[in-house]
Amino acid sequence: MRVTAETVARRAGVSRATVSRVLNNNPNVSDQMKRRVMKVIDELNYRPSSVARSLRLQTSDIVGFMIPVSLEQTFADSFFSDIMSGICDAVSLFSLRLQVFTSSPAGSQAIEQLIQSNQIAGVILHDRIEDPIRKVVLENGTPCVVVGTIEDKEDRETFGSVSVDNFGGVYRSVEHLIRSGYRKIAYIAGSMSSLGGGRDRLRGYQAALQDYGLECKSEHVGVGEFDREIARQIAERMLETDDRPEAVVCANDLMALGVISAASKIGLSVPGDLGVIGFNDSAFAKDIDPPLTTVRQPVQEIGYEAAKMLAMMIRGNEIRERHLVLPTQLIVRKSC
Amino acid sequence: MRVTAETVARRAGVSRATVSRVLNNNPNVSDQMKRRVMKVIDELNYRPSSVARSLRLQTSDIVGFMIPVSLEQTFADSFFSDIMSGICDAVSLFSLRLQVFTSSPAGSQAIEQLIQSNQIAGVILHDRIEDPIRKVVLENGTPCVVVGTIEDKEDRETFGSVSVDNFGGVYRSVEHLIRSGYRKIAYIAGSMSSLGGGRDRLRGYQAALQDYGLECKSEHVGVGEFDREIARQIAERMLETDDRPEAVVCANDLMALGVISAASKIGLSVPGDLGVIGFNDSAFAKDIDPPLTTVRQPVQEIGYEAAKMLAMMIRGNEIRERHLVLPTQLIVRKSC
DNA sequence: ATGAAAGCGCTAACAT
DNA sequence: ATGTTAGCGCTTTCAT
Repeated sequence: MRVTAETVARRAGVSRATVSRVLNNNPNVSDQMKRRVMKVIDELNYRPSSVARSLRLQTSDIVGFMIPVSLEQTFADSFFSDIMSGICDAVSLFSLRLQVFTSSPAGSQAIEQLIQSNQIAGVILHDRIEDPIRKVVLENGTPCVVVGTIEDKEDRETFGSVSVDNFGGVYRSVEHLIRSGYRKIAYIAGSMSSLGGGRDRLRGYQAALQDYGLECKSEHVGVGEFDREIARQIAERMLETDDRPEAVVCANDLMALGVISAASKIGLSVPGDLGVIGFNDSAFAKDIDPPLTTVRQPVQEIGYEAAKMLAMMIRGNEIRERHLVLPTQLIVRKSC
Repeated sequence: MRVTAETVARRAGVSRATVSRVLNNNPNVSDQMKRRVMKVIDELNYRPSSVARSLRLQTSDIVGFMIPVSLEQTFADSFFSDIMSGICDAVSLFSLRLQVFTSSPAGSQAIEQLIQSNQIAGVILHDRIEDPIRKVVLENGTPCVVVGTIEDKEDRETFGSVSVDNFGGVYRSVEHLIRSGYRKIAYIAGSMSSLGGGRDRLRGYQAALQDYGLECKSEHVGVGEFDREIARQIAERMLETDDRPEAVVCANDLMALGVISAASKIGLSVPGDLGVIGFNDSAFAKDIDPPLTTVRQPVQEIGYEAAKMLAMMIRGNEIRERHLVLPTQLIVRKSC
């Protein structure tokens, strides 16, 4: 038989109400009583049913998180695992629970229903999660924080967000290159959809060149995908021109891989003839030859902060800063 | 105000019981009535509360999944994201919900309590998850399937498992090398803890050599960690001996990276002077130079099958095969 | 075929 | 300070 508050109450010779009060630290209960009840709770190893609690209180302690179905190139590495373990940590700290859904039709429908019936306390979305869910979340007034940047004005008002300093990351990459003596610096961007920080990274590049009085030539800016092969082709073309760059900054480590490959094909050595910098500090970055200089984002922390902010929103606490931008860090290795 | 069965009932001019019957496809309800109630349900966009349902039925539709806190080297790539998206898919197919916990103290404690109060319908564990939880799961009789291999006899009786054909993967790697003309083939193993398939992979190597009448020299077997640097050192030592191997098979792609690096340092070209094969088909495998021949495991499918099996167990269905071994596939690229 | 009513485990208003 | 009681939304006997 299941141990309920009733079981505890009877054994302790008190009423269920008292057990409940002890559990919820209600001040109106004598120390003596508290001890007595606690003792029985321990003996019976009683754990209150969060289901009953949810039903009674008409609340939920469940945080929903959606992972994109197509874990594309950009997320190829441990990105989502890391985000999630950050979320998990924060979530258990605040006595919430994490429930995961995919953005597949089945997954979206599931979370949609749960939101509509108020069985989700709050949600964490990735900035690429498509509209339908955002709309449901908005309509329902469900607390929500998005991981990444929010473009939409209205969304920014209601949602929280946790992103990283994409601009600064690339800015410091370029700065590092300049200080190391490189002058002709190219940039290969990923998708130009503003999401995933693509736009900000490009702006970081442009700003750094400008601040250091360097010209920003359009031939030295390539726009592709967050993909190695495409980056390789772009790099190959750039490196074969008369005015070839001395260094190239990539929006992504995979793309840096492509650039290195292009360089070696043409017979250029890295970092000797060409400096290369990536972005993400993917797992393999330190293990390739040459070890890749890149920008690290605090992925776990993103998840942690997002969940923490969400917990605050759920509890109705004041949020000091609802759009967090976490610092990125340049990891200098051997590729430039 | 929340729409409940009561709301629907009143609007349709029937009792709550009837609404419930319609929802649960109870045969004792006239078609006419069914239509009438369904219409109202649609109009009101009514969704039954799974909380109330759980309380009444004393069941749960929640599947728990634990991710290791220390996402070690082995899991560096998208392993857990992929497993999880597989689980998610299956889980929503069976109208279950996925809840994620970390193996941190906070996380374990949380899931432990939920299991003990029967609020978890079943759990999916990784084969490295430490004892405490397994014990709780066992004691509580909670359906459980583990991702990976189960060593413990008793555990094998009660738990289900989904693993991959580690043995065959390495066997076919070695076979492929032999057929390509390589004779002196070395193997660098990861951790020898049987978990994570380490042991089976090594045995696949040994069996292949034996089956093709090749000698298995102990100098050609290295045991390290699932780590690039250690593999590099081992490879360097092997390659500097008189009797240096013509090819080396690694327990892991990262380790293959280390071997390639060792080779290039010594001036050996891959695949010219040395063939290299990895394991996992990590995201970067196809993008390095040379593109790595490796063994792919169907990671998403592992998650999918695990969740499917668990769903069967939860529903009390007969399980045909409670220890699934999914096939691995040799992906031939340019490194041998 | 449908309705009335009890009860899952919990909390909070009300009573003492 | 403690007990009594109603009720959260649902399903399921038991009547009819």
